[in-house]
Amino acid sequence: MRSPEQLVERFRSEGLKITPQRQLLFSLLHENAEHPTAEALFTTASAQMPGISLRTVYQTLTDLTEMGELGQVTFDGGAVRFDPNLTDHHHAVCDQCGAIADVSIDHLDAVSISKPNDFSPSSTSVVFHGTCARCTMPTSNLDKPTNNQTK
Amino acid sequence: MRSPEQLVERFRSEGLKITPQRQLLFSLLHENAEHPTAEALFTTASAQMPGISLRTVYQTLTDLTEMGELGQVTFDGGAVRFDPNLTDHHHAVCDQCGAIADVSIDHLDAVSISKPNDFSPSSTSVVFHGTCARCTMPTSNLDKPTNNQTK
DNA sequence: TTGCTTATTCGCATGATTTGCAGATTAGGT
DNA sequence: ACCTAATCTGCAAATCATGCGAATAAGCAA
Ligand SMILES: [Mn+2]
Ligand SMILES: [Mn+2]
Ligand SMILES: [Zn+2]
Ligand SMILES: [Zn+2]
Repeated sequence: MRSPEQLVERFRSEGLKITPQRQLLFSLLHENAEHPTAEALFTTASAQMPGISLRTVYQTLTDLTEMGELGQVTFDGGAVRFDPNLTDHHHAVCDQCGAIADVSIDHLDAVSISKPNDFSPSSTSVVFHGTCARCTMPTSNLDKPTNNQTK
Repeated sequence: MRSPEQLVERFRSEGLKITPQRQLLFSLLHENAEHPTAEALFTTASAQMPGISLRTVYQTLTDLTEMGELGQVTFDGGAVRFDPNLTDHHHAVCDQCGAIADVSIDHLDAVSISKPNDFSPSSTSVVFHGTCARCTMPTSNLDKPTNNQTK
C-alpha cells in the first residue's frame, strides 16, 4: 500500500473526498504488518476517533482493496485480514498466538513448485502453520505476544 | 475417509448408532473428490432422503471430522469444504468454474520449500488459483463443468 | 463566508454460514 | 414390546460481511 500522502493524492485525483475517517485508516494501515481484521482496525480506530462506524471501516477497506492498494488474506475460514504488503509473498500462521508473519518469496524455492498437470495456475499461495519464534522461546516470557488466534 | 462399511463398524464399536442419515452421508462422502460444502451435501442428501435436516448434516460432518475420518478445507473465506482424502495433499482452485482438484504432494518438491527463519512449521499448505483443464479446453464445450464458485 | 452538490458516513436491516439448545424421535439392547 | 440414551430436527443465536437510505460533511463556486 502506498503512503498516506500518496493515497490522499490518488483519492483527490479521482475526485474522492479526504475524510478524517479515511486519513485515520490510511495511517493505521501504513506499514502495518499485523494483518489486522476489520474489527481489529475498528477497535484501534475507535480509540483515536470515538464514534467512527464499523461500517465505514469495512467500506474504506473494500475501497482500498478495489483500488488495488490493499490485499486481503484469510486463513482457515477466519475473518478477512488486510495486508498492505502488496509484494508477492506468503504467510506463516502461529497456532499458539495467532500471529501472522510474512514469508518473503525468496525464502522459498518458488520455481521448484511444479504446477499440477492440466491446470494453469495464475497464482500460488503457501501457508505455514506452526509455532513462531516468540512462542517457541523458552526463556524470556517477558513481553509475550498477544493471543490473536485466527480461529 | 474409510469406507462406509468400516465407518459403520467404527461407529458401532464406539457405541454410536447407525442411523439412515449417517449411512447416507457416509456413502455421499465416500471417495467424493468434489470437496463439497455442507449445503451441497445437504442438497444431494435431500434428494435421496427428503426431510433430512441441514443441522444433522453439519453434525455428522463435525463428528467425522473430530473422529479424524474427514478433513476440512476453506478457500478465500468461503464456506468450509469437506475432504475425505486424508492423505497429505494440496489443492488447485479453478477461478472459472470453482472446481477444486487435489494436487498430490509428489507433484511438488515439498522438501525444497525451506521454512522461514525463526518459525517452526508443523504443516504447509499450497493452494493454486488458476484455470482447470476443462475450462481451458477450447473445443468440446460439451459437458462443461458446473459453476461452483468458492466466492 | 455562505451555500450547493454529491460523496461519504452511519445505523440498521439483511444475508450467509455455522453452532447452541431442547423437545421429539428412534436405534439397539433387555 | 419396552427402555433409555443417542440422535434428529427446527429454531434461535453468533459471527462476519454487505445492502440501503437518511443524515452529514467535503470540496467547490460565488
Ligand atoms: Mn502479508
Ligand atoms: Mn483435497
Ligand atoms: Zn506465536
Ligand atoms: Zn474450471
